[in-house]
Amino acid sequence: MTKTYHHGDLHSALIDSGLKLLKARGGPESGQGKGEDLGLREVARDVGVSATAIYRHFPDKSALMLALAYEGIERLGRAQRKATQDAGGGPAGFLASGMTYVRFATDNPALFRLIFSHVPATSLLDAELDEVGTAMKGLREDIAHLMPKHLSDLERKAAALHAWALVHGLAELILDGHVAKDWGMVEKVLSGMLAREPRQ
Amino acid sequence: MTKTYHHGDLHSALIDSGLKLLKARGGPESGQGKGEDLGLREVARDVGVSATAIYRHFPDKSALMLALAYEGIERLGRAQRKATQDAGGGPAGFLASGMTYVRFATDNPALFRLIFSHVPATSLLDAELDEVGTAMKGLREDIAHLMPKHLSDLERKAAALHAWALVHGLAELILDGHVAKDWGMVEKVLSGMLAREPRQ
DNA sequence: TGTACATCAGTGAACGCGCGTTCACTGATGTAC
DNA sequence: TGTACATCAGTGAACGCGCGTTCACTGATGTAC
Repeated sequence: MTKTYHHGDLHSALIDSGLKLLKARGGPESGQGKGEDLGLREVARDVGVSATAIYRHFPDKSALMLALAYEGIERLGRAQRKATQDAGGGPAGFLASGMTYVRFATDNPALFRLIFSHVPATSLLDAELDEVGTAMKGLREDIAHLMPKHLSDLERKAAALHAWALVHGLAELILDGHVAKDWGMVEKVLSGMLAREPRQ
Repeated sequence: MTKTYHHGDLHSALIDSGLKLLKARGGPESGQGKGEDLGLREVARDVGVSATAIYRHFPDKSALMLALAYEGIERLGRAQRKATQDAGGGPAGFLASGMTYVRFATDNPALFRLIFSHVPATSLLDAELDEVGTAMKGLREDIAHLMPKHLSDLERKAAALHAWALVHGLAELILDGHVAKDWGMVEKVLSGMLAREPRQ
C-alpha cells in the first residue's frame, strides 16, 4: 500500500512529527525516552510511513535532525523577539527575553538540546555557515543588540556573553534536574544581573 | 585464558579505564566519539577483559557510570576547593573557583557531561540521596559558602544560583562550540559578576 | 479522447552493526581436616 | 604435608534488540502526441 502525500506534504509531516516527538520526550522527570536521540524509524513510525520513505525527502538522518534544529532555533528566536517587544524594550525587554529563553528550554527540553548539540563550528566564516549556524548567529546578535549603547565593544561583548551564559546555565541546570523550576527565583536572578550590568 | 586481578584491582582498573576513555572522548572539535555514551563493552575492551567480567564488580552498566560520575564530581569539588584556597579565599578565591569549574569542563568534556546527566532528583530528602546526589549537594554548599555573609538568605541563594548558572552556562556553550575558549574573556565575565554581586 | 511512457514517491525485505545482558563453564586460590 | 572441597573471578558463545541504510520493486500521476 503506497500512501500518497501531495507535493512535499510528507516533508512537513515529518518535521511536525519530529517536533511533536521531541516535545513528548520531556525532561528527566518524565520517564519517557529521557535522554535518547530521536530516531529516524521512530519518526517514520509516528507519521505512519515506511522508514525508507524519509530518504525521498532528506539525504540522511542528520539532515532531518538539522531541519528540526533549524525550526527550533527559529521558534526560540521568534519567541524572544516577541517577548522583548511586548515588554516594550529596555531593561524590561531584556529581562523578558531571558525569561523566555529559560522557559523555552523547560517547555521543549529535547528540542532545546537538539539545537545546541549541533556543532556549529564557531570559527567558520559567515559564508560557510549552514542554516542552523546562521540562525544561531542571529540569536547572538539579538542579545548583543539588547546591550547598553554606552559600553565599549569589549564591555558589550562581555555583557552579552554574561547574559547568554546565565540563561543557558539556568536552562541546563533546570533541565538536568539540579535546580528547581522556581520562576520567581529565576526572575530574581535575571533581574539581579540586569540591575547591575546593563544600565541604559 | 583467565586473567586474574588481586582483590578488587579490576574494579579500579575499570574506573581508571572509564575515566581515561571519557577524557579521550574530547569535545565536539575532536572527531573521536563526539557525543556518544561510554559503552560497557568499550571499557572491557580497553582493560583487556571480557565484557561479562564487569558484572562481577558492578550490577549493571548504570552502576559503572554512576561510579565514574561520582569520581568525577569528587575531582571537580577537590579542584575547586584547592583553587579557592590557593587564591586565599575572598573574591579572588571565588573567581578562582569559577574559573576552575569552567576549566574542568573543557578539560574533561565527557566526564563533565556524565556528571550532570545523572538525574539527581532535586526533591529527594538528604537521606535518600545516592553518593552522586550527596556529592552534588556538597558542590552547591561550597558555592553558598563563598557568598558574602551580610546578605539575606534569599539574596545569598540567588547569588549562589547566579554564580553556578553562569559558570555552568559558559562551560556548556564552550563545550558545544558556540563560544570560543577565550580564557581572558571568561575571566572578564566572571570578575564582572563578582565586582558587583558578592561585595564582602 | 485515448494511448504510451517517463517520473517519482512510496513499499518491504534485508544488510551489518554494536549494544547490554544471560548462561553454563573453567580454572586458580585458599581453607579444613 | 597432602588431599578434598568450596569459593569466586574470570571465560566465550549466544540472546534479542533497534538502529541507519541499501536495494529492487510497484503503482499512481501527469504529460506528449
